Amino acid sequence: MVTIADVARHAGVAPSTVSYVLTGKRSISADTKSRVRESIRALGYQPHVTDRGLSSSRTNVIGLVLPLRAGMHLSGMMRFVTAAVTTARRYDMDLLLMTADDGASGLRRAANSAQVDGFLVMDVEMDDDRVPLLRQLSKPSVLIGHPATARGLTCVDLDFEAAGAKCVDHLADLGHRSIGFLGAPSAVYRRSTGSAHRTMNGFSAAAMRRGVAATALAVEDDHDSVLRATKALVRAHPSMTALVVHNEAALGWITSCLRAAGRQVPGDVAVVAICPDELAEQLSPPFTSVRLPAEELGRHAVDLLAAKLDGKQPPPLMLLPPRLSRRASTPDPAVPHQHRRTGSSG
Amino acid sequence: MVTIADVARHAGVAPSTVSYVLTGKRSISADTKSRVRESIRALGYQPHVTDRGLSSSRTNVIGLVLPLRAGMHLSGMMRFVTAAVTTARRYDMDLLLMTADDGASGLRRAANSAQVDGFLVMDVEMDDDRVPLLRQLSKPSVLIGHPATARGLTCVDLDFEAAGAKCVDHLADLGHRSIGFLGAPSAVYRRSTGSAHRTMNGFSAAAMRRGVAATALAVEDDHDSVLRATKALVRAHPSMTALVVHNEAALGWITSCLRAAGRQVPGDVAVVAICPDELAEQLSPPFTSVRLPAEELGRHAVDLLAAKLDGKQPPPLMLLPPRLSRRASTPDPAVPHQHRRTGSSG
DNA sequence: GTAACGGACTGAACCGGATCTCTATGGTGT
DNA sequence: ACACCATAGAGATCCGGTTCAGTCCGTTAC
Repeated sequence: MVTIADVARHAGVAPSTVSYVLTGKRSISADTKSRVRESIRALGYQPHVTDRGLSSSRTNVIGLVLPLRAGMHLSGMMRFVTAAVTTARRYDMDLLLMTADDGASGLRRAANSAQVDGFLVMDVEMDDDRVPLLRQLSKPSVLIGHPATARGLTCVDLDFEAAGAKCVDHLADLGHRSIGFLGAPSAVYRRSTGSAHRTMNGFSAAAMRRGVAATALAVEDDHDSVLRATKALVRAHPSMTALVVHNEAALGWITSCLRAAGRQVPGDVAVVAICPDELAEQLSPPFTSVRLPAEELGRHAVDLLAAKLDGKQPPPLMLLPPRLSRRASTPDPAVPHQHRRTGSSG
Repeated sequence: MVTIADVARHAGVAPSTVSYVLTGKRSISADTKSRVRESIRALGYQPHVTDRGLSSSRTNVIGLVLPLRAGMHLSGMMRFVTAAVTTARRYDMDLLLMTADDGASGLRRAANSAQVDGFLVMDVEMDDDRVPLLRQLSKPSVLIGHPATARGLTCVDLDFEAAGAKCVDHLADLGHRSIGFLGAPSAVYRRSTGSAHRTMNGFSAAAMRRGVAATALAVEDDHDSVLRATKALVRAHPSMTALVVHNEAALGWITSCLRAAGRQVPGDVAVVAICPDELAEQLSPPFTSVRLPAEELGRHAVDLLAAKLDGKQPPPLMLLPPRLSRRASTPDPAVPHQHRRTGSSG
C-alpha cells in the first residue's frame, strides 16, 4: 500500500506538505504542488479513506436502514436506493446497508462504533419503535416516510393524503360519482404503515368533500384475492365507474379482473393508480397514475442528511406534492358515465 | 464517544489490557477480565470499527456492486441483498453499496482506498468488462453470475442451462410435443446476459434431445408486447401445448394473454415459469416453476468471499442445481394434449 | 539459595493522515 | 538597512486501537 510518506519521499517534501496539497487547507507553491501531484500519479497513491485522521470523526459513510421485509414496493425501493447512492457520491459519501431486523440494537451498534456519519431510515411506520431512539442518537438521521409526529426529526415523504385526494379530484372532475379504492394488503394497514393509511384517508376525505360515493378495500398480493375483491366491489356497487388502485401487485391484474366482472377499462370503469410511472406505462391501457417519486425521495433524503452533517437544521417534515400523469385509463367522458352502465349487475 | 482509554481508567488497568481482553490475543486473569468487561458494559463502550489499528488492513466491509439498471429482476435482487446482509453480519461484516455505473473506475477507487476488504459483483455478463479488472485486483471478489470463462475468479450462479432443460424435461415427461419459450426483453439478450442466454440454450438443447418442437421469443416488459408475442406464438404454432416463461413482467399477464389468444391455462397450454417461488404462487392458477434461489446465492456468495478473505481458495465456479416446484399450471394430462386443441388457429 | 521460567500486566511505539506550531525565506515599506 | 509580514515547508503531536518489548512477581528446578 502506498502511503502519504511514500509520496512525500518521492516528491522530496515532508508528509504534511503532501497532506496540504491534497486538502488544500494551506497555500502551497505551484511548483511544489505540481511536483507532489506528479508523485501521487506516478505512485498511484489513494488516500486511506477509512482513516481521515481519526480525529475528524467523519467517515463519509451513511447507514441505509432498509426494511427488507415482505410486501414492500420493491421496484420503488430499488429506484430510491439508486438515487440515494448517486446523490451520496456527489457528496463523496457511500451507503452502508443495514437491515432493519437488527432494529434498534443495530442502529445503536452502528451509531456508537463511529462507522457511519448518519442514517437514512426507510419505511418508517406511524408508531415506529425506532423513532424514539433516533431522536436520542447523537448521529443525525433522515426518515423516509414519517411517524405520527415529526417533531425533533427530519422526514421526507410523498404527501400521500394529497395523493389520495388528487385521484378523487381527477375522477370527480371527469364526472365520476362512485369511486372504489383497492388498497395494500391488510397486513400493511395492521402494521400502521403511514403511506397506506394516509392515502386511504386522503381518498375518503376528498370523496366526502366532493360528494362522491366511495368504498375502500384492502387487497392481498395474489391474483385470486384481486379477482375476488374486484368482483365484490362491482357486485356491491354496480354504479361504480371509477377505481383508485394503491397496490402494485394488483395493478397488473386489475384490467383482466374487471373484465371478468363484466367491466371494461376504461369504457366502464376509469382507473387511477398510485405507483411508479414506469409500471403505469407498461399496462394496457396505460394507466393514469400519481407517481411514487422514488428518485426525488432518494435525492432529497441524502441532500437533507448532508445538510444536517453540515450543521444546518432542516425542517422536520418535507412533503413532496403528488403529481398526476394522465393516460388512457381515464379518458374524457364521451357521454356522462352514470348513464353508460354495461354488463351484469347484482 | 467512549474510548478504550476511558474503559481502562474506569477499570483501573492499562489501555493495552483492555485491548487484550477484547481481542483475546493474550491471557488475562479471570479477575481482571471480568472487571474490564464490567467497565465496558457500564460505559457502553463500542470499539471504533473503522480503525482496527490502521495497520490491520481489514475493514470488515464488503463492497456490493449492484447493477442498478433497468430491466433487472428486482424482487430477486432484494432477496439476494437481504440474504447477503444477514450472512455478512454473521461474519461481523457489513455491505457497502456501489453502483455499477462507476463501473471499473469505481471498483478501482474502492479497492485502492482500503475502504472494503472485497467485492460482491452482481449481474455479471458473459463478456463483462469488469472481469479483467477483477482478476488483477488485489482485493478478492465473488461474482454472482459468471462470464464465459470463470478461470481465476470465484463465481456463484444458478445453473440456468440445467434450469431451461429441467422445464423441457418436466413438460416432455407430461407428454407435451410442442413447447414455446418466452424470454427476457431483447435488450437483455443483446447485452449478452448469461442467465438469459444459458436458459435459452438449455431449453433448446433439451428440446432437441427430447425430440420436441420448440420456439423461443424475446418479449418486452409491457403488457401489449406480451399479448402480441403470445398471439404470434399461438398463430405460428397452433399445436403448441406448453410454454416456458423466463420473464417476470410477462408472468402476471401470460394467463390472460393466452386466453385472449384462445388458450386456457392449464387446459390448453401448460406453463412453467422461471421465477421466485413467491411470484409463482401469487398467480392464478399457481405456476409450476423453477425457482430463482436468490437467498442461497446471497448466502453462498458471502460465504465464499469470507473463505477467500480467510486465505482459502474456493473453486472458480459454483453452480446451484435448479429445483422445480410443481403447481397447478402443469397438471397430469387427462387426455393426451396433442388431441385437445380448442379455440381458433391461424 | 538462586537461577530460570512464565503468567499478568504496563508503557511506548506504531499505523496513516490531519493539523498545529515553529522556522526559514523572500519581499515590502520606511 | 532594518523591521515586518506573508508564505512555504518541516517537525511534532494527536486520533483510537493494536502490539511489541519490557517489568514485576510468584513458582519451580537444580
